[in-house]
Amino acid sequence: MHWADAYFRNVTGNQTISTGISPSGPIHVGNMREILTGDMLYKASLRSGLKSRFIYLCDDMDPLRKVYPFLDASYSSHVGKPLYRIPSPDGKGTYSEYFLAPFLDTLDALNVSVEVIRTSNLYATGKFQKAIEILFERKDQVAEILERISGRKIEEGWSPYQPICEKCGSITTTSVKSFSSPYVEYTCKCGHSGKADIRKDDGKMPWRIEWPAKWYALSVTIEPFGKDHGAAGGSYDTGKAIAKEIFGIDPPAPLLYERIFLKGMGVMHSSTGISIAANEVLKFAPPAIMRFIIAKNNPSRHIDFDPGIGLLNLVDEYEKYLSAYYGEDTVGDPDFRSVVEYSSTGKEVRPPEVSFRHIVNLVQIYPDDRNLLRALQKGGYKSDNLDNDIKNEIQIVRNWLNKYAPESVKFRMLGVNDPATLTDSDKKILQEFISVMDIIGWNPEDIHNSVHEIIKRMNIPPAEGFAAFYRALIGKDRGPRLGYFLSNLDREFLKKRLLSVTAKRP
RNA sequence: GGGCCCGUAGCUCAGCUAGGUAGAGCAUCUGGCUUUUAACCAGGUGGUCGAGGGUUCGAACCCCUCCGGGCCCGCCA
Repeated sequence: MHWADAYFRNVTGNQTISTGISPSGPIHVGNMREILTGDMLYKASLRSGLKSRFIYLCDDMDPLRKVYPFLDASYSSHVGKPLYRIPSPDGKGTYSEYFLAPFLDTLDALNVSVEVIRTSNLYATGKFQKAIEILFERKDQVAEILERISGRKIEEGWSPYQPICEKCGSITTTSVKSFSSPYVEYTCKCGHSGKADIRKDDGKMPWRIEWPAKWYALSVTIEPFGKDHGAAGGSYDTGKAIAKEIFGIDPPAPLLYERIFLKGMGVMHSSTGISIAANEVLKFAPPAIMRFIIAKNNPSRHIDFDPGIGLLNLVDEYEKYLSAYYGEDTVGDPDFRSVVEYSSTGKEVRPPEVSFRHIVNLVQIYPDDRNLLRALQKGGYKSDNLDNDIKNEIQIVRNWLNKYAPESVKFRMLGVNDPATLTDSDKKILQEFISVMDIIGWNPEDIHNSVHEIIKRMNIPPAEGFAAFYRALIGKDRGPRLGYFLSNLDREFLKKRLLSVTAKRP
């Protein structure tokens, strides 16, 4: 049984599945595990007949912690301010919306239907009023829980609510003097003292308290989160106790997931620069792949994301799953049907007409659309023009080749009169081929057979014989499977090219 | 100091959430296809399920202890 379905085996009643990501920087592939795990739980809950709600809380009230490597030095003046009150790096709008927007586009492309809730909005509309009142009332008990479970010491003057200084805008430099609902009186290190209204976005709760407050205010029943929150004494532990002992509610059922690594680099973090933005992936991989990698792997497994040759293999594997779904192939994974369904980006799932790997080769042979279309049609593409889907996929392939593909899969077709470095026996093989190329069938098999025959007749090791063609056509010793490769070339072009490289030069 | 995850074939992993004859892919070997950017088809080899103990008629699976690897928490989020 697929992990998402297994989660609901013994679950009854209506569910609210909550996720949260802070827009403190580019939202990356690692963050996608949070939202896609939530999405798959949501869809699994619907599948098992439950009425569910799926929400994403955008933590735009979080303070900027430091000047991240991707920010310029001027941001030092904004450290400590809530993200939704800091200017965007591009000068238009706010910091949080700047990083949120591409993420929302990504969710759209990935068929994630989630209610997006900005935490700032929960504060601004008074949704936390009750929770904050309770926390102030039972402040000492909350502090005791934090000390007992996290082992940390709570200092004198600690408050379950942190006002934003109305003068300097910082949320990390204020200290609370008194509370009389709905007003919090505070002083700030900048010298200002003022009054915050807990019915407005005048301040926020610290993370460890805000989390259970969200559960309370929104009746959250299920929440996936990274295992960094799950350690003993960690934020889920303290949140759980606050939920029970302070708010008198059951904490949400957890689902701990492992992190996503960038292959060979370690855990993805936007702050360390080890990351690939979520919307970036959509530029060089078919959209379903992002879902596939999450759906296929159990949450308890860490994922190595390899945008290089690994991506090509991953897409191959996905296409194999798709074919299996239609009974045209088999895969070992007993849950392959569910994996395909959870990987769906909303469009009708159908077996691929042309494989990603094939397109990778074709776009390198044909830079122009007209010939590319013809080659695609030979390869199984049905439409008589390049529709948007295939155009999009072609662009994705090109982007992948430009930025992430390893040299071993890249090549560039040489022009008719470009120089080539060939041995005498190379030339001989090519000349032999020229003499038969008009009479053989122009298909991978016949081409391959005739080349093989020539090489055998000349008593040359196969690999060396095949290399003659690659040296002549792409200037490398290896290339795409030859019969297939040549069959996709224009026969007249090929003949001219081979004549050119085999001609005796004066 | 504490927690979580992982440990199953040479490699990557499924199977553990309902205990019931150990699985897949890759690699390897054999045969076929006259070797191609990690090609295809058919078949074979290959495992004290990290170790030990317990529960059970029966344990990869449940419980306990230990070992190895990874990640995390004890700042902030």
